[in-house]
Amino acid sequence: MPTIKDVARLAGVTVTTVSRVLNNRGYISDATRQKVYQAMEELNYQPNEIARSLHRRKSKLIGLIIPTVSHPFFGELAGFIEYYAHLIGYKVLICNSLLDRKKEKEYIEMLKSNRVDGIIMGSHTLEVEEYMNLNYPIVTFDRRISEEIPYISSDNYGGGKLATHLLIQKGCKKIAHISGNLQLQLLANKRSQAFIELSKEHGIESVIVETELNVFDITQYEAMIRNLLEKHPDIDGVFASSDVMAAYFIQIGYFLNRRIPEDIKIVGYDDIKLASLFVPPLTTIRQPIEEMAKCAVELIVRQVNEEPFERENVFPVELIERLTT
Amino acid sequence: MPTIKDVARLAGVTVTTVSRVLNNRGYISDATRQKVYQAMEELNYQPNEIARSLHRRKSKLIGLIIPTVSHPFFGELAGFIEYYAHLIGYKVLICNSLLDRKKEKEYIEMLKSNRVDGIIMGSHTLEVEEYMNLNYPIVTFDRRISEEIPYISSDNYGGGKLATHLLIQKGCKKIAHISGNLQLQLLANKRSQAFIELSKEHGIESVIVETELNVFDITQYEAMIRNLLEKHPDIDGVFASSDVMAAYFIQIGYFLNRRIPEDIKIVGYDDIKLASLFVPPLTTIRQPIEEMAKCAVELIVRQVNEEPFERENVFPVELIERLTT
DNA sequence: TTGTAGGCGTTATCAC
DNA sequence: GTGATAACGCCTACAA
Repeated sequence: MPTIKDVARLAGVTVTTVSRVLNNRGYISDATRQKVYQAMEELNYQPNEIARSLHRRKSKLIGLIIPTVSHPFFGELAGFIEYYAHLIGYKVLICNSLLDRKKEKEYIEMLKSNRVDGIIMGSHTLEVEEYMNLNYPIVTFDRRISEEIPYISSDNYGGGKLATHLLIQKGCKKIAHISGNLQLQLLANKRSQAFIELSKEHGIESVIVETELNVFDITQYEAMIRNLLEKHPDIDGVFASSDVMAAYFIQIGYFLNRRIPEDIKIVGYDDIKLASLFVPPLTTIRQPIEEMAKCAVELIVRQVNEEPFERENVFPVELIERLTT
Repeated sequence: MPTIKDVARLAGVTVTTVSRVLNNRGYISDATRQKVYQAMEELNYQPNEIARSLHRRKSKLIGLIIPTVSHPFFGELAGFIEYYAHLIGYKVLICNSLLDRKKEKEYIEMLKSNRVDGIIMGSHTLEVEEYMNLNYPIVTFDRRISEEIPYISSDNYGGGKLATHLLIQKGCKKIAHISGNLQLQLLANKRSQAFIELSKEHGIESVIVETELNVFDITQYEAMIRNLLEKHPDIDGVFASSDVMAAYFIQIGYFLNRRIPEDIKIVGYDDIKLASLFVPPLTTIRQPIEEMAKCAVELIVRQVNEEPFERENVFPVELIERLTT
């Protein structure tokens, strides 16, 4: 690959001059500018961003740590994050932690070594303290780490309320909530909290099941749900804390000959693109994924540029009523 | 951030020595080694990978260009690619072209400027020639560019045959194929080719519809399918060239009160994770996504290391018969 | 066993 | 207007 020196030599000038035309800085005669352009053209020169990054101590790189891009919700989130990052000249390094503590740590180290300008954390397997002294531009999804670190979340409590309320209003007598693991202090837990409070308030029987800790194996969903239906065959309403979980539920219901929504009503969370394609189309709580992604990128950039930013970024959710309720 | 100099100063040695213990090269007394380690610890030193990349002229970065990670198939592919890349110390830069020619070009330039070690191309909006003189370690999904560039694909023709054959064997009298755009010379077109040949061979009435060129807007799927069913209400079998398309079909069938599989049988392609969760669970042609991803990473690494590699990497497919046929 | 010096490709600060 | 030169942080001959 040709370097700036090659261009300089070919154009009969020094690297300084080439650099100048490259960055449009200072005065340059049209003549030399043309010569330089020509040389660049001829050599098919492309400035080495690595060298640039080293010099300016900015990589224009954002690290994104999530459980996995292959999960529809995170895939969509990652898609939008990359989209908005690209708009302002940032690149995205993806890291799939698979909810493995060791990998998550490794990735954080790796991203820092690579001097990314900021890290967007959508995976949280570590304890809060471990993130605290990260000392890096960072933004968090669904987790409050400290007073300084900004976070993004949907209105989890509100979403939980909307979902639970809908089930109750539709006449469910015994409702269940299926959720990811609740031990980690994630803001998503507020969905469960709302579920509990509301069912108690209305005097409705309720049950909660959760996945194991730090395991990203969606196959366990099936066992969990079958188990639930076996122990509580009289459940007639379910609030799943993700659309993927809801999909599992719908399917198991299909095999168990439970009609949806006649026998069991179900509402999901996220509103991934495929949710509207489920059969029957899924009633769910919509998170504004695109806006949240955009916000994440902005929060990183603001920190990089040392501009002021909001610490709490809670986005409104919306009940999308389709045919599973 | 502390640099190697800070470490050297604190440890009372020179940067050379620090670099040596860092890279385990040459002889070093245990005493100094310990001092250095201590200093690194104390400063929380992390070597600057940007500087390293600049020096060794290898970035350990792989660029991945796909239509979008938010599409389940590409999300899964990206997940596996990152997984295997990570295993051998490579990082992945994602680029969502959205099947936009301009973006795709931009991304290629960007990746070259960032001196990624190789590019995995899963998006193809440009003409073959434009990729030819890329002069870069590259591997392609589902497209044959030139004699030198390795490509990966599933056995598209075989898959098309399996799918079509199943429909015929199940007694379908008029079958349809819905597909992405067929103008680009993608290997995936062989699915259609097999569909055409087989239906002709068996004397079965058939029709093909495709999406528009260079548009990544899955909302057009719906119009396309509705249109198809309006024009050809007597269709009783469908081969969709992706599971997502199949999902659209299933849903539209649901709304139109066409029973699946009784009235219309449908088979998809890819076997994304959610395919088994559709209602009814989708019969589909499974691509070995994980193996293909692994292969892509290997092909890049082999090129980087100037090791020999296969140019043609066609993976076998498998018919996964579930309940839509 | 450890240190000195030059280079990786750019940009920024001075000069001229 | 243009050119030396010294960084950026790291690695590696070559010396010592």
